[in-house]
Amino acid sequence: MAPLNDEQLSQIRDERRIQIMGAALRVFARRGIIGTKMSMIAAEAGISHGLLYHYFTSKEELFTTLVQGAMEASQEAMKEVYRFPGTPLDRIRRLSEEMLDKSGALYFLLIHQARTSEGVPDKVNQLMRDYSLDTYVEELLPLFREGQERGELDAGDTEEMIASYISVLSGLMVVTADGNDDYRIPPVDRLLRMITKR
Amino acid sequence: MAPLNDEQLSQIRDERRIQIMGAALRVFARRGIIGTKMSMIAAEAGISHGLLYHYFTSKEELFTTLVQGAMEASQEAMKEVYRFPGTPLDRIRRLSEEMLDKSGALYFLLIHQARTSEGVPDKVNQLMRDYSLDTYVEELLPLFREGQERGELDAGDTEEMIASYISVLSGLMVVTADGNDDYRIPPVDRLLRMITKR
Amino acid sequence: MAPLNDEQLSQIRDERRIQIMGAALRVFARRGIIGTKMSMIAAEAGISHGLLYHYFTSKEELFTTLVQGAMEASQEAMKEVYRFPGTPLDRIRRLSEEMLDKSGALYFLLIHQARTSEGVPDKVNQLMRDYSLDTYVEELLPLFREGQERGELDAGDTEEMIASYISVLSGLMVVTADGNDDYRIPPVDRLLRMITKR
Amino acid sequence: MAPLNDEQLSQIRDERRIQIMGAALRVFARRGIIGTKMSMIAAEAGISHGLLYHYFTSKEELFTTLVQGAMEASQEAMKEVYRFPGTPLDRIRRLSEEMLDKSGALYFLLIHQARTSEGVPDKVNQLMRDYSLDTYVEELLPLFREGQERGELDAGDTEEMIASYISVLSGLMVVTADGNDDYRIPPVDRLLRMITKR
DNA sequence: TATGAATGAGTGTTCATTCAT
DNA sequence: GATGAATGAACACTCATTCAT
Repeated sequence: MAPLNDEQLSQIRDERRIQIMGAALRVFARRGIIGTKMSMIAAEAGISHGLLYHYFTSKEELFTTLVQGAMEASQEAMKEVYRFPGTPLDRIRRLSEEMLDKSGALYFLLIHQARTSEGVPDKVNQLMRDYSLDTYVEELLPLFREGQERGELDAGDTEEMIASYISVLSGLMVVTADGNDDYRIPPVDRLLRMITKR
Repeated sequence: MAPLNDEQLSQIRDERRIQIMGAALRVFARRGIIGTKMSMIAAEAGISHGLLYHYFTSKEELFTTLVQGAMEASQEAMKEVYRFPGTPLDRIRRLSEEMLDKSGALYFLLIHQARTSEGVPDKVNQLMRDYSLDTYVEELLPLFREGQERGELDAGDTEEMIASYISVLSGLMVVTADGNDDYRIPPVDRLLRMITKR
Repeated sequence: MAPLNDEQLSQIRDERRIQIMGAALRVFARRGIIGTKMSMIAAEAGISHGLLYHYFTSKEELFTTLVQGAMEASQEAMKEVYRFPGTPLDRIRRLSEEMLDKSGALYFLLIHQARTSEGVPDKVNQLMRDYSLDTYVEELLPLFREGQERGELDAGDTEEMIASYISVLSGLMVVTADGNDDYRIPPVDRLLRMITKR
Repeated sequence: MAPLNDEQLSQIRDERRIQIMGAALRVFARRGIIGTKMSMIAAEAGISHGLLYHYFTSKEELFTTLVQGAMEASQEAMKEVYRFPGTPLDRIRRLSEEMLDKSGALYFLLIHQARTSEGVPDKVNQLMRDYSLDTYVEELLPLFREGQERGELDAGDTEEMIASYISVLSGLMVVTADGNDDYRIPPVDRLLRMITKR
């Protein structure tokens, strides 16, 4: 029989890569880079551990690839806010809701793992420096400034306000992201009180 | 030198145990149970790794002992709030400051590790169930109720308010506890706005 | 295109086999049986690694086939000497030159690999016993005897002389066969002094 | 009971190192760096494989250490020749006998493995460059020169003579070093004929 | 025939734990 | 009590071999 053509092979490869990255994300996010065994990822993806190495040269590379993707995605998500409708406060509310919504939680957990684990590849540490909190603060600065000018947001140091708010959101995502219900995500309106004008 | 009597020996034993537990706390809190090698704890404690096994039968037991202690201590800390002076709001402010102050951060990080790591001993999981968020909520309920009655705190579902507030504090402790400055602890007054009457 | 007929197919098969064996020889000779990966042979032959298994059932079989061929060829080469022109000494000189000339070096290296590697198939070990040094000695005995009778070669134990001389040649081939210039092939005349009459 | 004192520990360590290096030499020399499994060395040394790593950080380090030792020892052995009694030819005879005597054969095989294997650590390749054949040629130059002046050795290019002679000896050591009797070590007098005056 | 995705046994290395001293 | 040598289970990764296409 004829061998598969390039297009078919390429499709198989792409699908496998996505399948593996999905599985790896779920495991890495929960267990961190050290706690994650390649065999766990293989089992989660439903393939043999050997096959992982056809697609990623090492555990480190797989982890790094995921982190890079997560950082870019989170950066992108931050920019989304400017496409939301409504006043600055409406937009911040929407951004908060989307962040706390479980959909992106695994990515946040992954980034938290990357930030706090010790045995992390150099490249990941570099990424962490590249995408620090400051990047997000800068991105959101115009939005929050406008909110202050309109009188929706509290006056004062805008950058502190943003950094504080994002830190709170991040912390909540981290502690609530894994399945456990030990913690509780507050209603968004309660969170917004931290920054709205009284 | 005369041989030590039983009491002295017992005291050495206790001191060693404390020394080891302190070292273990510092390492476990930062690196989690899997990321922590017994040799790291030994090095941190300044003893040989063999000696660890005279005081704790295994890494798991050491971890479990620490978690148990941490949970009891955090429970205790919660009760402290009733010994603080001032109005309920004053007390909540003081409680917040103490939690976010680094002193107890290691214990919180350790508990977070215990809560989120997967390879954790069963006994630890049991402890987690015993000391859920609800325990803290109950403990603080009288204080927050009083705050609401006095008009210092916002009205509404008290338990939600407490759970939300503690979750925010916990999240902040977790993301800021290790050395990294990627996140920022907000000023306590900003946090209190979440729960104070406007 | 019309399907190939049996004969053509058979020829393709033979050509492929030869192509693969040539590639395998080059790789095995340099790297030994353990150091050689099937993928290296495939790359050297310019085919996919899967295809190797259409022609040889295993790495061992491929290696064994090559060794067998090499032994037969070397046996054959030894017989060549009787077709060379000139006196016995002339012929021994010519034999020496041809052996030390790189052309057959890969075969010798391969045989050396087979002789010294441990993880070698049983069949190869059998071949080694079948084609021991004695075989060569016997083959060359008439030639060297004639040389002695003519007074070209030193008198004495002919078999020792041959075995010694071949061992020296073999040793030289082995240490100089791979690209490295760490060793030096002596001029043939210097080697011949070991056996010529003074 | 008191722990072992430093001296005892140091002695245990030294003995173990020697024991391991001996075992490793035997296995590496025969099977090369790729063909040698750490478990083989452990078995040969009669210890667990884990213990190897208390003494050598990796297979590469162990191999490199051995090669370095072997090169230094062979260098040293070459210098020995000047302490032998007798004429230059006597000394060369003695040197030849000692080289072909099995005692140092494993070291030579090891060096041959290092020279010809491909998966060899960089440091080993560096050592190979540092201790090339030239080094030995230089070392022996005065001796051979004296032999020529005295009329014991053939006239002509001294360096070629030495390089040729050492190459022949090396080749013989390599092909005869492993247990097999397929090759035969010639009587030293036969070898000497290559370089002596007729 | 030909390809390369897929599998799993095997190897290097780490580290919790044991134990002689 | 205290030390560190010693063991072996566990894990990252490689590669011979199989097989669907």
